[in-house]
Amino acid sequence: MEDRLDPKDILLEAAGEIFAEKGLEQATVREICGKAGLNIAAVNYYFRDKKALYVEAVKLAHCTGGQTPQFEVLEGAPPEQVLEAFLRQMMGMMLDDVRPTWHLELMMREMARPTEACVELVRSFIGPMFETLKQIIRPLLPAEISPFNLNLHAFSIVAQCLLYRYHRPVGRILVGEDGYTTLMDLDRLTRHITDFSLAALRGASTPSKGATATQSVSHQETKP
Amino acid sequence: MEDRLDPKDILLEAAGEIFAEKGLEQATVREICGKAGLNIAAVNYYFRDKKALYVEAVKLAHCTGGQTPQFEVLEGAPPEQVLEAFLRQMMGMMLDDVRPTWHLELMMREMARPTEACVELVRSFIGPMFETLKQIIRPLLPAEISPFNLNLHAFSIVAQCLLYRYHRPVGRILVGEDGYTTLMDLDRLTRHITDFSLAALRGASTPSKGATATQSVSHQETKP
DNA sequence: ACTTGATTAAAACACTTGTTTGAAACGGAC
DNA sequence: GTCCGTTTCAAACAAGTGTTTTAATCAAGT
Repeated sequence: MEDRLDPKDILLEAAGEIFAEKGLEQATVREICGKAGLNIAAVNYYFRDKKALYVEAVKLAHCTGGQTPQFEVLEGAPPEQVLEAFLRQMMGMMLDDVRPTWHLELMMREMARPTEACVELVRSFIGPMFETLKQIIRPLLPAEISPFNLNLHAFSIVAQCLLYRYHRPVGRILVGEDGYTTLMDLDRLTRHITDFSLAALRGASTPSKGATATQSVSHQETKP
Repeated sequence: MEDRLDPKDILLEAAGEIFAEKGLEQATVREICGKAGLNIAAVNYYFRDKKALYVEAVKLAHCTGGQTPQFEVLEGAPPEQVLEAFLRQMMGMMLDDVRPTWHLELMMREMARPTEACVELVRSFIGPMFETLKQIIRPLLPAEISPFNLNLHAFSIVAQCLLYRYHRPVGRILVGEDGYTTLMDLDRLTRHITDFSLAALRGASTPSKGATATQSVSHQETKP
């Protein structure tokens, strides 16, 4: 840990790591202060209490860097290429190649089981990222698409990225230890998700003709 | 709660609900026994300790019902239709229309942050479901596809379903309260995920020709 | 009615938690 | 040096945790 800093920052950094690893209620202020090399009373001196420290840590997690909305730069490139670049950056985050490890982990925790810190997190990090993605895929979809369906398509894309972060352990059990290490490759995953999503977006060009070939017969229950 | 039952079952049922709601370490044996109408010592009398009770609750969650591998029945139908039926059932689970609420919630918790109970859960519930999906989409993909890429495609499909369960609160903040209630509709979501996935699978028919139009230029960093 | 085994109940135990307290140590200003 | 505000520390507090213990209760079996 970096010494010679504001003890408030040291405490915040240690808190971020522990909170990301164990969550708000599972982390203890003793462990946090121990890691920070400070006394137990520090958390109450610099912040009000444990929860305030947590909220501040989440805020720090999504305020540092701020590398989200810099995609409008390559607007000249074809949208397929922009999408691939976006997905590569996103998957880089999912695979922990970008930030200090605990930043994203803490944000993921907050997204899965939100506290009061979540609204600000979505407003300043998730939201802009989502809007960027929508702008990227917008020209790849038919012009008459509704904002509603645009949201659905964007959801389908980010969902694929999130899977490899949230369900790593299940995936490991599912495909085996060896097959899983070869699976978690940035280039491979980026390419697959890009191809899969691009094909889906192209297929959506005909909203009422080709797609949904089986929509009226599907209400039957599947009981043997 | 159903009375006149083996107190072991009553305890297990109450434990399932509380564990699903709060997780293993956040739930207290006092609250569980309180809900079950039993004494605190019951958890140590019928089960060994809290963790053993938890493992048993997870086992109960994925053993009751067992409605997973009944999809081979309608093998006569076209695979597109089978996929839609599968996705409808899966989304029904995600939207809490099928089982008693806590069963799936507990499994989701176990998948997100696995304990020792996860291996058995994957082996007897997640695994078969995943294999079923792979068999369904198998005829929709080119014959020469590798098991590896088949896994990737199946992952991309289940990922879309899981999103609407895991990130409900984020989605709510993202698209607004009103837009979100209209979003969480079983038919609408099933139709979208089916269309999106079918289009993607069709697009994968040309594994080296049309797809991945932008793969060599994408290594540039996106720094302004 | 008495005994025996299984079940339930209340209390206590040992431990950890977040938070608070009050005094000690520090660092400049005068 | 003396003073004073800021920062650190060790100790204690009250509340809550899982677990154990010990006695009470119950339901047959004889």
